[in-house]
Amino acid sequence: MKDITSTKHRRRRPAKRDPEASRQALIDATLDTIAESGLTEASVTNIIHRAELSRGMVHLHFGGKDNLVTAAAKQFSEHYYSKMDRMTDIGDAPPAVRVMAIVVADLSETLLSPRGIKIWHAFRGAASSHPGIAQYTSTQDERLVQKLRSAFEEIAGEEGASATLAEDATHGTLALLEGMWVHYLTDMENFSRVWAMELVRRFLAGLFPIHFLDPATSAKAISGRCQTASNRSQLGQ
Amino acid sequence: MKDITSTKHRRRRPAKRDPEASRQALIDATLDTIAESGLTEASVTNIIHRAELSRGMVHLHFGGKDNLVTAAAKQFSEHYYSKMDRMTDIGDAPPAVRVMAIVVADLSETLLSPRGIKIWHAFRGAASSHPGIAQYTSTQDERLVQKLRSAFEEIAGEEGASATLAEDATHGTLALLEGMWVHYLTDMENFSRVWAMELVRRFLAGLFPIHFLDPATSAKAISGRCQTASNRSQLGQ
DNA sequence: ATACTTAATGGACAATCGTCCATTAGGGAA
DNA sequence: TTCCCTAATGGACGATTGTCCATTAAGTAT
Repeated sequence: MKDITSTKHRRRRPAKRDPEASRQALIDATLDTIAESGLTEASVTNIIHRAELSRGMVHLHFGGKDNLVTAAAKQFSEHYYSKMDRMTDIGDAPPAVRVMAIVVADLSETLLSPRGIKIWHAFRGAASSHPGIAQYTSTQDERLVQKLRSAFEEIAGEEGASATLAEDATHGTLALLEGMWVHYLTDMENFSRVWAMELVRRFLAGLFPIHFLDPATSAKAISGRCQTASNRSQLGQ
Repeated sequence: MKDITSTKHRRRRPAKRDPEASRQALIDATLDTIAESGLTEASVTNIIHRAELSRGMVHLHFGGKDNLVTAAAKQFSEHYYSKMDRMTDIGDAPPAVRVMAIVVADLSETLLSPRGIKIWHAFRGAASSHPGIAQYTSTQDERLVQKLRSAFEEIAGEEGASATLAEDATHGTLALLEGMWVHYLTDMENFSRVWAMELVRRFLAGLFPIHFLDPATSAKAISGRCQTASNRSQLGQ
């Protein structure tokens, strides 16, 4: 902050004119500010200071602060579901492993981080009165729900349980994970990902003993994820 | 808003000088504003307009806006736990009924309302970067956790289950309820309290079949609450 | 009545908010 | 080079923020 005058002729970024990079820098700065100081502190002044850009950029690229915040929420949401998709893309695995892969992914360092949880809850807290943000704070992402539902329907069929139970298991799992996120937010240092994962598995074992009673199910989900990750890294990206 | 000028000589409140009433009016106006328009819109101007009080009152009674918001969070939190206590004060009931009483109370119209859920999430969203608010957004209220824990320990003992399971059931139940609250926030019109309650019971039945398998357990918890409520009304207050 | 205490008022104030625009300057095309 | 388009700048602007205080007025004691 205090060395701005002394560095006024320093080159800020390699490419001098890069609208897409500037746009992205503004979104990143917005999310960083929210994570660090909350939505209230995410003023235009604070954001452009962090992005090392000038005042007019917000209006130029987004037409206003509101649209910038909405764009940040959109990107954050898309980032979550994109990562979640990659970590749970194991279509041929047994249904219980697929379920646990979602649980493991949701509780992983990638998706459940100090930065992420603060941003997520800041957005959700503002969603009720901010339509732009509200679009992207729903956990009702249909693809994820459907992925969970089809797995549980398969499980319910094999265990001779009703379809209603599969539906309950779907929403119950999502609710449990939501609760774990809140637990993480309010008591970060005492939170254990393994404990949370095992807790969810135990609850699911109560509903479907045959599929979830074995603690190894969790391990399979984790190794499945790692294997997928290594496959993916061989393919580049 | 537009009729303020036309009612400027109307008596605002019966007692003209009532510091405690003014203090309370400011807190109520703060919570109402947050519920209606979010924390961002909870400015001093908006709050004192709603409370029909003058600008200086915030500084006079709270020393600043920050303390007012913190006081509002404190009162909101205390209101929740106070109501929860009254609705679950059935010490002699069987443990499963006591657990379901907490579940039923948490999902009741009294504690889970459109107004309440918006305020709750607004506060939680700001808690990470607002120490004053953070004090009162924890679900870790020890009395409630302890109430749940002792009931589950009793249940676990009777079913021959481990103490670890009782601990998991305690935190799992709280997590499920947290998830249900989020579900209510994001999809209020499609949310069913009965469905949510039955879902929690089903999950608990998976852990402790003997105590929670019978759907009547929920009904007992509800009637227990009503009976307690009617007893209470006979005693006044 | 008079004096005293204090709840309550409402405007002054500097600081900050988000928006906007005249201007500068970078990067190709001519 | 010269020209043109536009990314980028940074200050001006009015509106609004929260804080504070001189003043008014209500209620009580003398």
